[in-house]
Amino acid sequence: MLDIKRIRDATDEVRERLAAKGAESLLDPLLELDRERRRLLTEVEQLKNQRNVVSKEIGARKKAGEDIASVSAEMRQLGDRIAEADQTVRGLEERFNDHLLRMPNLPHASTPIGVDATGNRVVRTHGEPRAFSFTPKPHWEVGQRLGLFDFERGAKIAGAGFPLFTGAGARLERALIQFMLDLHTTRHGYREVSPPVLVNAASMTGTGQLPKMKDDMYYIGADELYLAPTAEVPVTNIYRDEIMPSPLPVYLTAYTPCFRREAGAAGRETRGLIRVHQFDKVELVKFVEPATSYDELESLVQNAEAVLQALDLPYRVLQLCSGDLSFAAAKCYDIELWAPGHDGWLEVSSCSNFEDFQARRANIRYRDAQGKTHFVHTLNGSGVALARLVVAILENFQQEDGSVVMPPALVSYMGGLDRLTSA
RNA sequence: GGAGAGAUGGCAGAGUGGUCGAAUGCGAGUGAUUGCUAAUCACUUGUACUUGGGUUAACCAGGUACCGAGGGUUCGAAUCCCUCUCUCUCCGCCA
Repeated sequence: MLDIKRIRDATDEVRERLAAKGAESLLDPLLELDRERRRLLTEVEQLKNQRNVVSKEIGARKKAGEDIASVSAEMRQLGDRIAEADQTVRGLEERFNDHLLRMPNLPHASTPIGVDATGNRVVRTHGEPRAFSFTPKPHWEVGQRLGLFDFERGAKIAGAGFPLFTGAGARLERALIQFMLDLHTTRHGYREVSPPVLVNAASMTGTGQLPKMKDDMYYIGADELYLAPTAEVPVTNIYRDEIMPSPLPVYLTAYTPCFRREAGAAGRETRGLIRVHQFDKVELVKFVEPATSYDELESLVQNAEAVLQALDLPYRVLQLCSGDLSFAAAKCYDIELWAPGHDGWLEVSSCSNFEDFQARRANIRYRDAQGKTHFVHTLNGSGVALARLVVAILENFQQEDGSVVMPPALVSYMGGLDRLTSA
């Protein structure tokens, strides 16, 4: 959430940067609500002040044995007026907060202006797409032939988009999770956590999924819980409503399954593992001091890239343009893997600096050297997302005979298996 | 699921229906002293919102709210009543 004071004081700048995200129409209604809310608030506070002063007098006069009946009656009326005005203020405040919670973060100054993904800028590429002596097959053909997954039975159990991994496919899933967690905890300084994957509404609001993205989440009505779409939600909310223990930064990593309804995406990429309702992901989350957050973003991206480098997969890093930036992000890099069977790039990581946008919503603060509290900056990135990573491995390392060679870094995690065959 | 206990500032922990925004201790900050990897003393130290002054700030003065959340009683509630949530203990069930 944005700082209302900043919106009031630097309205023109805020308007311009909201415009880059196509959200400037939200601004004027919010400011109007803010003015009205403050006007009424001042009125009620004056009434309350009067009540407090007189009540104190009554206490003294009663002690002195004076009759207070007439004043009491007057005060009762004042109390009724206050209750009424309070009601109005509460209504205004509710609407004001709702508007504020629906306002996206402002893009960082380095963000290219654009309306959609076509405006994204390629920052760097790593590795060369492999030259094939045969036509590379899509991952579902490679995997199904090797018995790595069973989409039909997954659909029977839960529905389309809920993959069932089998045999070496299930092992590959587990191996990748283990490999990535090991890398981040031993080489990059992250502390591993294993959080709840069902979260409450306060947590979803804290990271910015609610109220705007309600329809994209699985919701369990009986218990008022949401299935986390990413570990970002439970992990960032670890410190909700807290003053963080010093020193910062704090780096956390977590493996969790992720659940997405993908509402509105019906019919797109329905085949295979590219767009599914449940997938596994290793997530990286950072809590840092504001002055360092953009440096921290760069190292966060590098931590995610290290996974792909270790697996010898060709990838590119994009900086998202203003129009493609997610709701809560100020700056975001996407990492995309080349998938020869799919003949396209696949997003496997999204690394964002949210500045204090999430910290304000979730009320996550730290104490500076002078003991003053400030909002932290939060960052997170996939390190990286499974399913699509599996797609890229199967498609990049497939052989003409239908087998798939394992990247050397993964062999020990696969129990020594260096090649998946249809044995 | 049943029974009981509890929820107060960064932490621990008092609390009388009306100078309680809240004792005390710890922690933290500032200053001083002695000196040596620290100690002692003094003072200070919650947050949010809001009005005015100052102002790309720091800050100053006033007001309101906040003692788990929401409601109620009252001229006045941390303190009394109700509902809810969470935590702990015991019992039951269970991977």
